[in-house]
Amino acid sequence: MQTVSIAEVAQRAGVSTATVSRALSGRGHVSAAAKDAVLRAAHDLGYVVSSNASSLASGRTRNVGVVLPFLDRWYFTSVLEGAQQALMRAGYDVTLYNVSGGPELRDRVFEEFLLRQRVDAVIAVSLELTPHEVSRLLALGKPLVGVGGPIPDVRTLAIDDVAVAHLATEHLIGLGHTRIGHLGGRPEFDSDFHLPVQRRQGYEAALAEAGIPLDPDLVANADFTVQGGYHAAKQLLGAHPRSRPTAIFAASDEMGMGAILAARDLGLSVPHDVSVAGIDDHDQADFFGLTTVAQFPREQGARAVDILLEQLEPQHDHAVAADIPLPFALVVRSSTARPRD
Amino acid sequence: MQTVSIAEVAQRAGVSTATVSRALSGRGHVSAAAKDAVLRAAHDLGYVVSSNASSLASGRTRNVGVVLPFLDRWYFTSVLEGAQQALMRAGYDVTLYNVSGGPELRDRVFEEFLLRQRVDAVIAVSLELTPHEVSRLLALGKPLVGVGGPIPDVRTLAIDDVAVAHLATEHLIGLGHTRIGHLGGRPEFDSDFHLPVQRRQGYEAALAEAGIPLDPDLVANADFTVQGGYHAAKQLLGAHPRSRPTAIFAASDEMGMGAILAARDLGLSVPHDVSVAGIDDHDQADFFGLTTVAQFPREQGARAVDILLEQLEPQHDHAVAADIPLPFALVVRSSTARPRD
DNA sequence: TTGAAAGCGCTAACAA
DNA sequence: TTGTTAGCGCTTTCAA
Repeated sequence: MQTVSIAEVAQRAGVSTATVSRALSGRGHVSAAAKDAVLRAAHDLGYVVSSNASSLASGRTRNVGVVLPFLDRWYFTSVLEGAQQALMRAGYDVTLYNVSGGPELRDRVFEEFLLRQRVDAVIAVSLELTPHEVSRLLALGKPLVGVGGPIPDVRTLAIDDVAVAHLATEHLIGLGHTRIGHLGGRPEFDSDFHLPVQRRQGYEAALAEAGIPLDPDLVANADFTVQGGYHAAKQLLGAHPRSRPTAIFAASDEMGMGAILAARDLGLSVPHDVSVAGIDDHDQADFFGLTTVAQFPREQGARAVDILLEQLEPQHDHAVAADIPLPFALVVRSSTARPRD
Repeated sequence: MQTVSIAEVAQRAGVSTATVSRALSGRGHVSAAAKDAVLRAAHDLGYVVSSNASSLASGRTRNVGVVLPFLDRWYFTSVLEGAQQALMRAGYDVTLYNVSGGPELRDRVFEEFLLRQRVDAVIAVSLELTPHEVSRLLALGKPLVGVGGPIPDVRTLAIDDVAVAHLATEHLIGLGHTRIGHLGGRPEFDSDFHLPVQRRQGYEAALAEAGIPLDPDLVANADFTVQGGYHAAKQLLGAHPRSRPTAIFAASDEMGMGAILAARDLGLSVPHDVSVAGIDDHDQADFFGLTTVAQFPREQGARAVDILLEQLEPQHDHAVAADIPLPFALVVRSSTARPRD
């Protein structure tokens, strides 16, 4: 296929290449007539700018890198999808750096791929980064925003995990539960990634406020998956009927779904014998009737893009309500109810 | 951050920029000594090639576009992950074009984004393309390979869906089942996308070979999701105990999981009262004990990359067993057993 | 095996 | 508002 160059457009429109560039990019002043002629010529010829030539000359790539640790979990792909759509709408491509392919590939992302001048900015999703990786990222000298995970020295978008967990637990307390179990994240998860700890703190705080003593036997840890939640919940629910929890607060919907399945397999009815609440509002939460605190990962991705675009294209003033805290909302479904007694 | 240019490397290594370029890219002959000096200098300086300058000069971008219709389904993200890792290993970036953001964004992918000279090749995953879109893709004049869906005039990697369905059904027949239900794809799914039809054909062929008459009442259609499979399976399993199927072959694991959940909710035991088999070997299939025919989407993605690299870098002869049919394998778990009688 | 030099296609001063 | 022109940083002839 032959590629149409800017010179051909210029010739057909009867103007210089500079005017074509200006008309097409919107930077600099162009008369209405010239702009019209250029747009028509470009359209007729099927001209599309060469991103490489443009990037090389301008230093702008119109491409954003998204770095993330998994591609097979709902939260991550949802953030990615939200970011991708927002970027596309703004005319940006997104280059994907999935960092799960082992240490050598991970290193190359930070030492090579991100340095090739291919991106204008980077979005890092729930990444547990080493200090060295953070410094590499910062050394890029490009706008950088984190989503979901706390990255030292990097602006990060994340819900208030303590408040979210507090809200879910409060809901269960409000229904009259006093023996409330918790499915949390495993300790090894906590090191860089404070989410499990914070969600547990919210849980504990809500109990404390209600004057309910914390019972360590009612807490089990898993890995945020359905399967992990299933097995951990079986531990909690397998106890004496008198001592087992009447409600479970899971730190993720996937674990919550696992808890619902575990309850069924133990012959317990949800919500009659045990209520279950989660966090996320996962795609399948509705199907499971799972009460949850929704966070909105697609919006989080889009919000991250807003913040970046604000820095990349200050003139467009993208009315970013950047520092409004991220929203979350209790969604009550059929998995929670008053305790039986 | 200051960017190190090829000229600085050349100077430090005491050679010309041309030699640096040759030494680093591996094209053209360079003496061992020169190569050594260049590598050392590049390393010391932390030099990373500017992909834009390189692309502009050479016409190669070292970037592949992956176009896909969903980001929230296991199959697609698995293919993406497999492709991404293989590409990274070869030093390629991947730019993501998710085509689910509505018609305007979809159009822009084909009319603008893909034409910006940013990619060397394109992988299209299970895309139902209009003839016009196909022609746009072909007009790129770049290597192009489809995965999972049949694209007219485009080389496509896909398992033999008829054979896969045949295998799963045969497994159920071999266990002694004769009343075998099928959860298939809805007709509207079929128009461009022959997968549901082919899987149904495999099912019907296996029945026919075994001399089992086809019973239309045992076939229900859904949308390939857990929820859809759940509802469709309830229809099948809600029938008179005498007339309900003793086994269900679902055209996807997600529908198979839905069927397992539906059976439980109806008080039926799996596999005692009803066996369930699926297709995919979804991440959660093991957790559900779901017997399935595995396809290997990560490998499919990697295989697509092999084919592309073979075209992009013929010299590297990537020993691609390109035309070996894609593998699949029956994985027997606890959801299938002999019928009760 | 090496270096000089001419682009790759576009953008952004600068001058008009 | 427009055109001229000098690069952007690299690759790749071509000649040595």
